[in-house]
Order: sequence, then structure tokens, then C-alpha cells
Amino acid sequence: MLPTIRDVARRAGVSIATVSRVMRESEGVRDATRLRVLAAAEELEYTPSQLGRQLAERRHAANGIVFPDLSGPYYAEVVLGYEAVAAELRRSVLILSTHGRSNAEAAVREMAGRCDGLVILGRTVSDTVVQHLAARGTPLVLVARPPIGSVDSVNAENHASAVTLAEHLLSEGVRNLRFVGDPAASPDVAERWAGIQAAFQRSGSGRAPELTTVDELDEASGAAVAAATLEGDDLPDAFVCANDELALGLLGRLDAAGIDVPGDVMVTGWDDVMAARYAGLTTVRQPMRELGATAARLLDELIVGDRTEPRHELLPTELVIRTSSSSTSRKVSK
Amino acid sequence: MLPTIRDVARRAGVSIATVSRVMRESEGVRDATRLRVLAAAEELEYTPSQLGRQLAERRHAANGIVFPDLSGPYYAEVVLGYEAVAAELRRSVLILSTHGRSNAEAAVREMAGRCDGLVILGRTVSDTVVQHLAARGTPLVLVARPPIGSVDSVNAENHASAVTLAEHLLSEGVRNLRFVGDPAASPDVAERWAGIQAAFQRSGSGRAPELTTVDELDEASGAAVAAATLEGDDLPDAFVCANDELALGLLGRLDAAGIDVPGDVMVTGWDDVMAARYAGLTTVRQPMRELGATAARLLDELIVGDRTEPRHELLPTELVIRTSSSSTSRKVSK
DNA sequence: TTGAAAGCGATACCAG
DNA sequence: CTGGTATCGCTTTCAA
Repeated sequence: MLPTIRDVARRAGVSIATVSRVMRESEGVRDATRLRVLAAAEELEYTPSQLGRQLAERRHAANGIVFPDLSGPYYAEVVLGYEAVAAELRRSVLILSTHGRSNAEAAVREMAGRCDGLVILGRTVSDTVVQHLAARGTPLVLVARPPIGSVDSVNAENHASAVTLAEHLLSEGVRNLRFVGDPAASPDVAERWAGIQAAFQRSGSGRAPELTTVDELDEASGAAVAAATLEGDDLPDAFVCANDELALGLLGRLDAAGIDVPGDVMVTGWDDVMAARYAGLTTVRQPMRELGATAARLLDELIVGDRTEPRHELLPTELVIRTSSSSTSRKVSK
Repeated sequence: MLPTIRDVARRAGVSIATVSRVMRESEGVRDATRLRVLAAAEELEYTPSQLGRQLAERRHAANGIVFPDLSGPYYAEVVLGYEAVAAELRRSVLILSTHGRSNAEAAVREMAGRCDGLVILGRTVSDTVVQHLAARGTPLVLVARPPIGSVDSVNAENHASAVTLAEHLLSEGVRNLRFVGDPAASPDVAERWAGIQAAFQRSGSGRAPELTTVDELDEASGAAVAAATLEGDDLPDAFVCANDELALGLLGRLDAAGIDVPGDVMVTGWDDVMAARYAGLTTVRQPMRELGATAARLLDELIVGDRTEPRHELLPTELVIRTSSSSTSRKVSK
């Protein structure tokens, strides 16, 4: 059994109140007493129980973060940015991946009971759950998901960069574009798709972009799309993928089939993950770490109570042009 | 204020003991009573406080995982594999990154006070801390770190795959090899370096491998090594890097300088991260997810108390030969 | 089947 | 300065 505050008190010949004062480094304890207590604590290797402390203080000193999956580089980076700031603010971090979990809602509720507040990434739980939590007074920050009610949110710019990307492709001679991804599955993807369409429409040139829906935004899906397209033999001028992993999968499959990129078809992604650089993939860079870090700061403000009116942050993105869509590489900030 | 067990009890006209029984779905409550309690809980939107529950049960139902950094793909994958299994076992997951934190030890101790057990990745904390925690009875599993005392451990095979890699390079005509990485900073790296040296020595051919030490195993360091080497104009036959990120950074810099890989020099990495495929990098694949998943299972056995004698798992790796070291790609299992 | 009451391990107020 | 004690929200005997 681990020693408790009572063991230390007995050993030091003081009351538990005094031990508590010493352990919390609060004022008003005579030096001699403090030393006796510290010595006793040392001898017993005493560490205050976080549980007892948390219950008495009615706070967890921990925040949660909910994400769909950590497998792609995207969420891992966001979580990392989050953790870094949370640690700075002296809060523990609980993580929860909802990927493929049927009982995600229950798990999130459970988690809410262990934290002072949580960050929710993307479409991991329903709006209903978010509203429930908010109504219960749980401090909440949404990331990569449009605001719900007056819940804080942090998002990366999507529409404008999609327009910029589309304009770049138009200027490269693309007239016939195919978007790959599922706008219904993610708000981010929906905005990107909308931006692409808007740009094409506005330009007046080119056909209306087509949409190819996929279930997962991973390499396998990208490869499958490439395979299906090759089968049908109806290559568009460009594939605009909802994220880099899709694009990389597509690229790999096209390459295997001997298709020339960007000669026969251009390919673009989204996120600018590490592999994109090595694949020469044109993409839109998102400040992934910053998304997490910003969310952590907003959440802390809510928990500490510094702020009551909601905030909605929109972080800038950057078009990174590489060889998959052009012969000359460059960057376009947005 | 959130409703407590007492509020529900009052509303349902029963004692808190009965409410507790109902909430824990324990036997021995008449159906009529159960329904009254559930109705009351529903109306008040009552959720049992995890804190109260945990204190009374003296368990956290949460595990921790400590890693240096989540930025590279390696640790992110391990954490993901860990989280997946932990969730299955109905345990929350606390994460802690020690990267660049001066007070890592304190943070780890703090974390230990919030969990029923801990997984420690790599060289994040000193042996002393590990032994302290173990002595205090904290269930512990070490990953990517050699066993300490009778603490459980999970590692990927390193030595044999390093030998296989070296033999592959020897067969490709490499006689003059340079290893890039810091054996002192990581047990894994030390084993790889040792395996490379052993293979060269045993073969009798080639010069003794050289060692180039770097501070961080990231792309920037790899690029720096390439730059320095180009400056000195003493290209070896092959660079064997301690991980893929180093190798990728090196590759990029060599490419920019117009050096032909594998013609002028071969390059290999370790881990098989996603970008390695797109860069055509020869590497050793590690079962990253499996490392985390295995650790989660071992830790659970310790916590539940199913097992007392320590276990040490060694997971297999696989050499993946790509264009950076050969004209023909293939895999060699190990 | 139900309730009263004793913890679990801390914090914090109120006296002295 | 220090100690006694109520309290935090729950679980778990022990009786009734």
C-alpha cells in the first residue's frame, strides 16, 4: 500500500492539514515544521494521491482530445501540437481515437467525465453529443469542424486555398478536373470541393469538375481510384485529391501503369505531409501543429474562465506547387 | 453544478447505495426500484463522477504512455497501436511527450499517479526513474528499450536485421560504409550499429564501417550530413542511416547536388515510414503498431494481476530493398 | 431488497 | 502557525 497523507502526518508528528500545506507549498508553515514533514515524506517516499487531490479540488488538471485516427500524419501532428501546449499549461492529456468504434459517443462521454475540457477533431461525434456536452458546461473546442452553436472552433482556411489551387490548375491548362474525396464525410473536404467548383464556374473555362467519392482518405483508396480510371480509360486533366494520402496512392498506381505525371494527368493533394515532398506532390499546406496548439490555448482560456464569448479561429494555408502539377515549383501563400 | 448521486437518490426516493448499485448494473435491485432510479438519473442527466468512483475503487482505469516526440511517424504509430488495444480493454490513455522538457522525470512521476500502469518508449527517462517506479509497484512496460531488472519489455529485432542489411550491401559491392546516427542516444540505434559492424567484420571484405554522429534523427540532420560530406568530397559507397528521416534528408540533399543514388552512393534507412516508399528508400520495416499493441496487452496482464514473472517480447522486422540500394526491389523477411 | 454509515485521500475553513 | 473536522462523490460492508 502506498503511504497516505495520514502516514506522513503521524510520522512527522503533525496534523494532516499541515502535511497538506507543506505538500502544496502553501505559506504559513514554520520552517522547522516544514522540514520535519518533508523528511517524513521523503522517508516514506510519499507522493500525494492525484485522485484524492482532484476530488477535493474538484478539477482534473487534465484535458482530452478526440480524433478519428492517428494513422495518417495529419492527426498525429495536431495531437502533438496540442500536447506540447497542454504540457506547458501543466495539464495532462487524455487521447481517444474513435476510429471504427461503434460506441464512440459513450467513450467520449466517459472521457468528458475525466477531464476539465476537451478538444474534438473533425467529425468524430455527432452534433447532438457536442451540444449535450456544451450544455452540461464542459469546456469544448472544435477543430477541423464548423462551429456548432457558441462552441469555440479552430479551422484551417479551405475555400480560398481551394480556389487558388483551382486557378493554378486552370492556368496550367486543366479543363477537365476530377475531385477525389467524400465531401459528406468531412466539413473540410466539403469546403475544398466547393472552392474548386466555384473557381471553375467563375473562370468560365473548362467543364464542371466531376466528383469521385471514396470511403477512406487513404492510399489504398487512391490506388483504387487510379485503377478504376485506367480501366475506363477516361483520364481527366487533373485529379484533385482531398488529402495527400489519396493523392500518393493515386500517384503510385499511375506511375506503375506508366502514366506520365504531370504530362498525361496532373495530381494534387492536401495537407503537405512529409511524403508529399518526396513524391513531388502539389498540395495545400495546413498548419497542423498550430491547429492543435491553438485549440489547447483556447480550451485553457475556457477552463480557467478568462473568457466567455466564443472564439473561432481560421488559420492560413499555403499552396505548394511541385512537379505533379507543373514543371516549376513554387509556393503561393494564402 | 452537476448532479451527484445524492440528487438522484433524493429524486428517486432511495438511498445512495441503491443508486450506486443501479449505476454499476450490479445485481440485487428490484426492477421497479431500478426503473425509478434510472428515470431520475435520466431526468437529471446524471453521470457518475469518475473521480468519486476512482477514489472509492482505488483504480484509475487509465494507462499512460511516455514517448520522446510524436513528430516522426514512428512514435505516432506505436501510440496508435497502443491506444487501439487500450480502448478495447476499456482503459483511457494518457500521453506524455518528454521532448525538450527539462522536467521530464517529474512529469512522468506525476503521470504515474494518474494511471494504473505505464508504457515507456525509448530513452525518455533514466533507468533510475524506471527502477523507482517499478519498486513502488507501478506496472511498467518498456518499449524500444532494453530490459531493466524484471520490468517487461517489447522490442523490435535489430541486430539480425542490421546484419542482413549489411550483407545485402556487401553483395551490392559496398566496401566502404558510413553509419549515420547516435548509438549512445538510443539502444535501438546501438544494436543496429553493432550489427552492421559485426557483419562487415565477419565478411572479411570491406573496410571497417565509419560512424557519423548526429544530434537528432530528423531530415535536417540528414541533409547536414550530406552537405558536410559533399564539402569534404569523400563519398562512401553507402550511407546507412539510423532511421528513415535521416536517410530522406540525406537523399534530398544528395539529389539536389546531382549525386546519383544508388550509382554514386547508396542510402538506406530504418522503420519504413510512408515517405520511404515514395523516395525508393531501402529500409528495415518495423512492426510499429504491433509494438504498441503488444505493450498494451502486457501492461494489462500486469495490472489485472494475471502474471508475475516478467516477459520480454522481440518482434520481427523485415528488410525492404528499394532503388536507393539496388536496381531490383524485393523483401527479405527476418 | 434496501439503507445507514464507514471509508477512499486529499483540501480548506474555522478555531485556538 | 497548527489542528480538528467537514467535504468532495462514490463504493462497499453490515444490518435490518
